[in-house]
Amino acid sequence: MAAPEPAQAPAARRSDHTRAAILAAARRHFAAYGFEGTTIRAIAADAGIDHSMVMRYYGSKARLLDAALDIDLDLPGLSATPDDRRAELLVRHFLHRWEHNAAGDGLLLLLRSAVTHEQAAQRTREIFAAQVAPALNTDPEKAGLVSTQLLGLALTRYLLRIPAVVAMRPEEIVAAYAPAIHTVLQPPARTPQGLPPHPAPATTQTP
Amino acid sequence: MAAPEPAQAPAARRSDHTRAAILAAARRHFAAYGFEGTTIRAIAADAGIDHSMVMRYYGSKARLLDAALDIDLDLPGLSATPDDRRAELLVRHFLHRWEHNAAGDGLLLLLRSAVTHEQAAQRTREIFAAQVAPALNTDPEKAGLVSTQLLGLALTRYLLRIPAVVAMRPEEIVAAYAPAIHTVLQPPARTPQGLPPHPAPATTQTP
DNA sequence: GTCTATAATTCGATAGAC
DNA sequence: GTCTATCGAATTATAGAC
Repeated sequence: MAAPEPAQAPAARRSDHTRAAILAAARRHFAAYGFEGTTIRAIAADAGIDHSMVMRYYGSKARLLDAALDIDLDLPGLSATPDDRRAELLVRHFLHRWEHNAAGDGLLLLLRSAVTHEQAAQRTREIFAAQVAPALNTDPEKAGLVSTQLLGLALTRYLLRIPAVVAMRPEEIVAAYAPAIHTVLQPPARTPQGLPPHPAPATTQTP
Repeated sequence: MAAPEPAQAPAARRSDHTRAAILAAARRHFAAYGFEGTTIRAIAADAGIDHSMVMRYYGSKARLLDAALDIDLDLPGLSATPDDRRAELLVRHFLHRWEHNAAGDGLLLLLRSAVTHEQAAQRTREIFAAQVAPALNTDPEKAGLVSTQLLGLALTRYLLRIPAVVAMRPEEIVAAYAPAIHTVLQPPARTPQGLPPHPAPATTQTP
């Protein structure tokens, strides 16, 4: 985090290729198999080096995951976007990332690891708090529900591969799904039938 | 699947307790740690028996998972529900299940395992095709997107535990999220601003 | 029916030669 | 900087005693 030595900027010459190859292979394997399902040896074989090199460069499997989870969602600025186009822009942005990256995208890697690994889940929370919520510029609850819908889409289309969702073309998803995200972003209490802003006292009836 | 011997119906006397205890412990562990993160020995210890018994009763870890994945979503009948209350009923139904079961619910177990285990993913697809799609009584695409929204909610609230989603009370989620599901269930081509039913030719511009 | 003992792998991690 | 060799622990699964 502190300022690096100035004279070291152009020094990146040796073995950075190996380091990058390890990280790229690690991202592929973590994204495909999750943390527990990935082995250091498989990553090393994929990178074309010995598995002891992975330990030498990254210290441990957990630290390698930590390096692989350095994800930038690269969200587009939405402040200049009219309210009724934000949802559409969001869905198109993520679909574009995922379709052109398949299993390699950072968010899918994050998701696959986060479901069973607490360290990755913590990173997911940090990333959404630091990137999604501010970009949406709305209250936390709406940002959370929008994230819910976007992560749900990644889940069913790329991880679970539910056939009906996989079969849809990107523009079909935008047309059918963006309005739902738009609905969450709308101000609440639109109560057409008179639903109370304060929910009914405590009628948690059992179905 | 074939009819069992008739005289065997009341015969369930011995060691069925052990068998059930193993299955219950297996569900807890698979739900909490996924397939790869769960060990036969931990399940056996939880059930208070030796790990060799698990093998004796279920043959292998994969077959034990298969038994644990026998999930009934127990969806309510929606055919008698007016269109504009279906989304609300769905969200309330699943929240009720999850809130009263925490990590023990079958759908959360299914989800946690399916993300990294292909056998569980296949079961997830089967369960949604057999239970959710028919219950919604709509076209496959809408059923798929509603499943996306419901699974997304389970994901962010119970598995990833995104703070803003965790903090919401069930009735707040119903009020804020059901309208979004209702939007997906609406007939399309409502095009208020004249969005073409056929998407623009091929303008997949890069953000 | 239940448990002990063990086989056969595989993993993450370390030490050291070149 | 890279690889060989190996350790110690943990895993699934099997065989057999009681």
